[in-house]
Amino acid sequence: MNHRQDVHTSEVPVLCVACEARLRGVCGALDADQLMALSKTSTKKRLETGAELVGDAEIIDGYANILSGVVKLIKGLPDGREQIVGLQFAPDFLGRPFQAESAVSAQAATNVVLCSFPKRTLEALIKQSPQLEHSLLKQALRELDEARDWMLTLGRKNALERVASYLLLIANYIDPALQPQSEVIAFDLPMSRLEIADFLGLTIETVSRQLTKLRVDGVIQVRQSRHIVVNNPARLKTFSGC
Amino acid sequence: MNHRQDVHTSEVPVLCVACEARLRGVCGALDADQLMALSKTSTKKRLETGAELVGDAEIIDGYANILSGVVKLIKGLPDGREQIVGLQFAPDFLGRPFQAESAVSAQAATNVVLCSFPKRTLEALIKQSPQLEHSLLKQALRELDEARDWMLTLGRKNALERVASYLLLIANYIDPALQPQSEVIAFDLPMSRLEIADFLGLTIETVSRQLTKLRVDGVIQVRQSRHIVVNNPARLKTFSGC
DNA sequence: CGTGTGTTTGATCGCTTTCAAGTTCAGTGG
DNA sequence: CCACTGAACTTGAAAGCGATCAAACACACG
Repeated sequence: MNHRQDVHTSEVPVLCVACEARLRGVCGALDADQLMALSKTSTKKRLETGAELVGDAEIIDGYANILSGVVKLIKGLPDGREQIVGLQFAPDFLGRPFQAESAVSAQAATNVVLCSFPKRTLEALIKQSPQLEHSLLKQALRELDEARDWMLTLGRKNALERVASYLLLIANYIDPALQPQSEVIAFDLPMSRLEIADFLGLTIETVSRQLTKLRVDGVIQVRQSRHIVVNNPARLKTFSGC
Repeated sequence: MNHRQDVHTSEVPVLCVACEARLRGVCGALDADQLMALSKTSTKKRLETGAELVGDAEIIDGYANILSGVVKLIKGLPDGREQIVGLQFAPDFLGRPFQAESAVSAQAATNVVLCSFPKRTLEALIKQSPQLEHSLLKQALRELDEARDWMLTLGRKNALERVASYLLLIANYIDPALQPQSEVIAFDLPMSRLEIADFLGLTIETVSRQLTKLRVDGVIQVRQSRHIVVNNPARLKTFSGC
């Protein structure tokens, strides 16, 4: 639809040319002029594993798109117990619009590259582009679906089913086209055992035991603790309870 | 801001005059003309406790606003285990826009009155009213916050803390202005023990035992199993883990 | 080669589930 | 008015699963 190429709209900012968020993320809702306006105030940021993006109850002063890496959203109890309530991957939008402070804290689970921009820039763009708000709504609804899926896992599945569900989730992130009947799939886990435990509502020991159970059963192979080979995705799925 | 009252926009449909959704729900985003268009295709429906609104994986053919009552969103596992993944109250919007089929099933937890309208009517209105989409985004983000709160409860709290959290949630729905340091608050639970268990990821027996514990500790009174008196909201909160 | 962190494995404990009886209560009919 | 009935709820005893505590192991890094 955007075949018209006049002098003002033909240029896509350099930063954006190869950006996934422009194709599949919220920036896809913007035209070249808006993209240019956004890119003027946006900066590329690199974060090391473990870096904190926003603390709980911290003032939100900006938003970002994930260019690469994995970000975890964490909620904690006063006594220190923690639960990961969401995982975000490229090209997800990061932030909580229309709210002064965050209800979660966000941390880099791997090295992460962000395209971040100030709160006011995005909010100005929202006002002039209903398309952008539509994108945000679509992502919010997708995250809501994912959160509810995970509520079922946390509320009703046992430890083995939770770990199997987690492996399927990550396998699916690595290869979104993954079919249940497909071949072997191998990948590196983007999270430590502690992070997996915090995501599954378990302890590290239990996570470890369930992984060895799956390994002994021949469903997966584990190498150097982070590298996983799923021998039989279909069989892993039967372990996941769904 | 809508003080201008010309012939076309001054009339609010009869159905909508006393409707909470017009004030606090998504219909608040519509002007009188749009409200009139929507009300032409909308119908008031009464549902008995237990009635199913949409089944899992069922085609979504309509949306609705809750006028009164409580609706529960349920997810199930193939073997019959169930988890309630959301509770909705008036004047919440009900439905999953931009998706052919529902990922959850919805059931009336109490007697419910709905204002329901066809999918296409809403989708046409969305196209012409960015305000409406903004309302939907705001509700989706609120539901996402609630879902994440509950993930922490399901993943990290013990049985007593879960039951205490549930009572606080309901107390807060009954009296949204409830302060922790406030007086005694009494209410009827809108759900059976089984439904509470399915919401908390517990069994009915465990829910019952924790309620007894809170009663014996003098934090609450229980009458006829559904009627609860919270003697000391602040103390109940200390039991909730937050 | 030692040190430290992350992971695995083992033994025990405790909470929640499971299984099984009671109890309460609303509704029904004698 | 009261006895019967069935559903929802409570209580009890036992079992099981995941947590906790403790130790061994593996691998990266100095």
